[in-house]
Amino acid sequence: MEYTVHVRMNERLFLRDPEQSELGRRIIRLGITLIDELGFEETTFRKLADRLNTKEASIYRYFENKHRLLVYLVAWYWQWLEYQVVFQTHNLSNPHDKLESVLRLLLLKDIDEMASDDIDIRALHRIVIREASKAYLTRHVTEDNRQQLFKPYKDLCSRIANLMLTYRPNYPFARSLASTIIETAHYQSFFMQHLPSLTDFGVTKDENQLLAYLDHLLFTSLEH
Amino acid sequence: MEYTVHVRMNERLFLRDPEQSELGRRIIRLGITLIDELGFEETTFRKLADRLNTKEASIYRYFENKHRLLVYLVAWYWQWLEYQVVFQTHNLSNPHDKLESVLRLLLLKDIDEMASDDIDIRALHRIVIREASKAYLTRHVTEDNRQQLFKPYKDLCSRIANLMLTYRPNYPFARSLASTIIETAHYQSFFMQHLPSLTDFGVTKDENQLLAYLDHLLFTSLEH
DNA sequence: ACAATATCGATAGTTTTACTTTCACATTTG
DNA sequence: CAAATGTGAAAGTAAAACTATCGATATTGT
Repeated sequence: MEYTVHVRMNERLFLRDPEQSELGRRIIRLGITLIDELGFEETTFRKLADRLNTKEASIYRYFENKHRLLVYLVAWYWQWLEYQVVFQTHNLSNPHDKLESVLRLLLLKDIDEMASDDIDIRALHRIVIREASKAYLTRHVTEDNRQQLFKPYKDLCSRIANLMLTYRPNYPFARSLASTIIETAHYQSFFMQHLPSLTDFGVTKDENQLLAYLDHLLFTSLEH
Repeated sequence: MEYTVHVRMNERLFLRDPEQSELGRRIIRLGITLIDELGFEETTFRKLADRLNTKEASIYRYFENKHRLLVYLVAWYWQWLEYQVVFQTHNLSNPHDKLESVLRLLLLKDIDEMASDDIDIRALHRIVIREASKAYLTRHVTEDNRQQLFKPYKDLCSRIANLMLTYRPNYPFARSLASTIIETAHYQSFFMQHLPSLTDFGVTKDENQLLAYLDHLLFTSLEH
């Protein structure tokens, strides 16, 4: 018996729900592979259509444009991650351990290769690291936000902030610290791989060093 | 008598040095205005050329493409900021005060409107906040890095890390903390303006609250 | 001095990307 | 079974990204 996390997505993220058709699901799954391989800028609906043995216009039925596809993928990831946070922290009684568990999840430790519905979660994680900020660093961020496109990110952030407040009530910067920890996990990971002199995680590129840093950043802030 | 900071740029950032000609200088100055107004994605060399009363091809003589223009502008900003850091911390004897001064500079406090050579530094700062990460979050980072395009950022980071190590020798994460503080200053600023629920800086959007947060993040990390 | 040469902005392309329109066929629904 | 709807394919248009060439002007070498 297999349980798949059914992630119900905000309807404004797509024109037609990609999970409701075979082509839609292939757009998501091969879209992840292609963006992971080529990067967001080099990815085009034409190239994706070629790989799907279909035409551009078919993809446009599902997503208004390439940017919306990215926003969808990133939103899916945040919803999936929030579910993991809920699941993994459920049996932990100690707030410290819960936060520790969040840090491990942000680095995708202890996660199986396939998340649900054949989504390649490691490829999606790489996309989130390199491309997620492009989802909101735009001039139309206000309009996109009005359409609730970033709600999954805000929800995750809010959940982590609440864990922080359980650990240390009256901490005055819980939401900022939550978004800082999430963002820091990602770009320190990117720097470690591509611009290592911006980090202290030398040639070994050991993710445990990054975890130690996040740990230090988080708990010294919360404890003082 | 007026002194302008002569920023000598890496020659790989351009095809032809924009500071060596009238058109080149106008590309930089009006480019900043246009990217600030339209955002990087909506900016095109055609629109920029129209505003300059010239043609696209003229701009292509100076910059290989739009991305290289962004990398140039961001590199210019980092070089300018590092100079400000050197200048502003020079007369301070206390390492704590020096770091405090760096935080204020990252938020562009106490800075006059025009930096040097009529560069609109506040517009450039807004560009750095919204667009700078697009300069390195690409699939060709490694190649760009080999060409030293990110050296100004690394140099600034390294300088801040050294100030941290003066304040607290043996701190094990100085470079990561330096890049974290720089990045955090920028996207918390962006969140504060556009996605305020990701921060604790409410409706007032008070930059002093952000400064207090950065202060807390930096000094609790360094002191424990 | 003045011909050779280099540099400049302007003109006019080509190719690629982003997006739209139309259509034929299949499936569902009343 | 006929109308309505959903589907992918074909073939467009418009704009963006980039290139090749050219004539005018400025600079340089002898």
